[in-house]
Amino acid sequence: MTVDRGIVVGLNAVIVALECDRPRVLTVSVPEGTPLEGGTAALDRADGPGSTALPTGPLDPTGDRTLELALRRWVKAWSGLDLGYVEQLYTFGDRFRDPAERQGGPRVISAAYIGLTHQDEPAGASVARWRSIYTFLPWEDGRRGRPPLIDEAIEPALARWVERGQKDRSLRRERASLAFGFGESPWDGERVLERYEILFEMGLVSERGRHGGNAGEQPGGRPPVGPDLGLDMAFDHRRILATALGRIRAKIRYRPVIFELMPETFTLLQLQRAVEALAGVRLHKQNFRRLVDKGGLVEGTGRMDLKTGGRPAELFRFRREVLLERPTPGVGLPGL
Amino acid sequence: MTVDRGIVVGLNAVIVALECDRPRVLTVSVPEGTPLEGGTAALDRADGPGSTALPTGPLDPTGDRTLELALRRWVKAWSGLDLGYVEQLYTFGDRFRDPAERQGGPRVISAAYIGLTHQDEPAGASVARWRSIYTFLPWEDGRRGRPPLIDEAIEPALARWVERGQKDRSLRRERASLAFGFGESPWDGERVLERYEILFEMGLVSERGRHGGNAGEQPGGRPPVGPDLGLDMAFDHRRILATALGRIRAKIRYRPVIFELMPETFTLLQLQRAVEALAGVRLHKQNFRRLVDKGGLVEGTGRMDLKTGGRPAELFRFRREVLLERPTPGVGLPGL
DNA sequence: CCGGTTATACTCAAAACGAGTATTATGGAG
DNA sequence: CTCCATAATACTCGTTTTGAGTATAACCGG
Repeated sequence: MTVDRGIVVGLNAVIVALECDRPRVLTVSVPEGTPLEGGTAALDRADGPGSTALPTGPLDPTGDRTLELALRRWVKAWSGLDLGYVEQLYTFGDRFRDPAERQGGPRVISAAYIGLTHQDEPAGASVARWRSIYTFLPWEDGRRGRPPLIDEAIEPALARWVERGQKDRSLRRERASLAFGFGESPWDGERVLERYEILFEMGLVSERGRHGGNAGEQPGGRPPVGPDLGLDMAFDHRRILATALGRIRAKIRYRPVIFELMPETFTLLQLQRAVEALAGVRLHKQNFRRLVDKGGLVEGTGRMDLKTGGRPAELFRFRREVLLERPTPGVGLPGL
Repeated sequence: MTVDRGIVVGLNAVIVALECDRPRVLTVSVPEGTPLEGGTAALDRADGPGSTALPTGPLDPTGDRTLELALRRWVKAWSGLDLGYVEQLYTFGDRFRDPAERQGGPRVISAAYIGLTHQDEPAGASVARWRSIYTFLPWEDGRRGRPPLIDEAIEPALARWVERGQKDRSLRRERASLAFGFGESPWDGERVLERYEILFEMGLVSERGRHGGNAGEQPGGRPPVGPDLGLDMAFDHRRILATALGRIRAKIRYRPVIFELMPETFTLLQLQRAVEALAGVRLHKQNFRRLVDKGGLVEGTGRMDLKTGGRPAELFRFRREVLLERPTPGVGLPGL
């Protein structure tokens, strides 16, 4: 038991890409017992049974001019990936997010960033792997209708969780309706974090070394019992991923970030599938087309894609000028 | 010259309140030479000539369960203010944001938070003071039309700045149009940070110990010469304030945060003035009323306010239920 | 040349929005 | 007591935007 009770700062990257209509996130394997602040560079030797984590790297306090540049630097050095669009996501600093803190380890503060790329090359380092985002958050993929998981597995557990809340039953009921779209409340794709947090409080998803629920509701540290709610991640990285997905879903509606994930030219259906992949819902095809076209977000190239399986589709490209014309050029989600 | 080249973590608070139609931010006076990481608690003795700063406090790595609770704790302890709504804003970690770093001081990372309150009580500590947000960002207040400052003072300087850009003139021109709404581009109230950053690069606003512009364009560390662009703040706190204002302007459009700043009941004109104060633009009265009323954001109380100066106005209150009904219940800005 | 598949064009009613005019209720000045 | 400045509130109206379609076109494999 060390007595270094200082504060340590790390950087986390949620690197997102699309492979056709599959939204991917770059993950690494970490061996059992890796401390949270250990940079990814130290993970190259990892191969044994461990868990999945987000890439993590250090800040060089005298070398890195900004946090973002530090992130770009070690992502590039470690995976060869040149990130295009990068934005700060959130800074995570809860106590015990690194379980080693319980044994006297330092408080670990992680500034997490989102990076979007369309280079889907497998990263050089062997520990890196692209995985579907919905591997970790399966209830978020509503492209084939409301996931049965919600009404079959989550809803009954939610009902019990609401009952367990002594004084704040109505508060819990309200939170649950709002987050999962029960009753009057509509489903809001952007409330990813709210859903995750409720599942965490219910004990249906766990974070390494911590446990959800009120004290006593669920013994800490053990894997959750109950329905299959996707793959776990090390530390609070699944929470970070949930935060990132919520942010991305919100952002595609008012900034043209979706094009960071697209190739130079694309058909309108490819673009629609990309938006759907991240938003987690199906969209109305004709109205989607109208929105991006009349909204000035894309322009035709005259060239055609002949491999559509049906009538050839025109290839479009992103119209950069739209940034100068409209205040909030997002893609809009014409629901189905 | 010390050799402690570690990393230090601090917390910053942008605490916003409204006094009628004046948007205020809580500031403290710091004496010359205060290090960035020194918590506000240490500032009680400040009274000499110094500069204005945002409240800053420490994270107790073994005592504070979360960053947000740490912030609430020291804001309460130091100013007596009980913050209602709090959200994380951004984490600032650029090198040399604390000038002491040049003399071997540690790299200072600050997690900044926004706090909204309607308690406009003067804070207990004598160093605290409410100041108008537009004292620091005067070009952001467009309530009486486009600020003359922009076309009279900023635009000519921008033109020179664009010319100075050797290779990236068109890039600079584009950034300037986009940020300040020249030519085809509309004014976008939310681009507060983009405007600030251009002014910083131009050398029209400065940050203690740093200088804007490309190397050689402007000697570092000196106060900027040129038109009056508002009051400076210590460190990069004016940048933090700009970030906060941009975030708030964006947020009022899709979350009902404006009500965090309002009293329990209010007239629709008071609500409109509050939104205008933060958004920095005048709104169309009848359409604003239609939006908040038909949007289900408010409900009448039956009681009247007789001190309007004209016909008495009904007092309204926030309809909390709207959160359950609509996905993004913001106020909307029916421009004038 | 037929049916499956996808692209693209076009329609139509409902809702939302921008920009007003009209009317009502106060308090204060003359 | 009337007039008027000041607001509040009600209502209108043409334009866009949106939701939800139908209709038609072009390719492929058999």
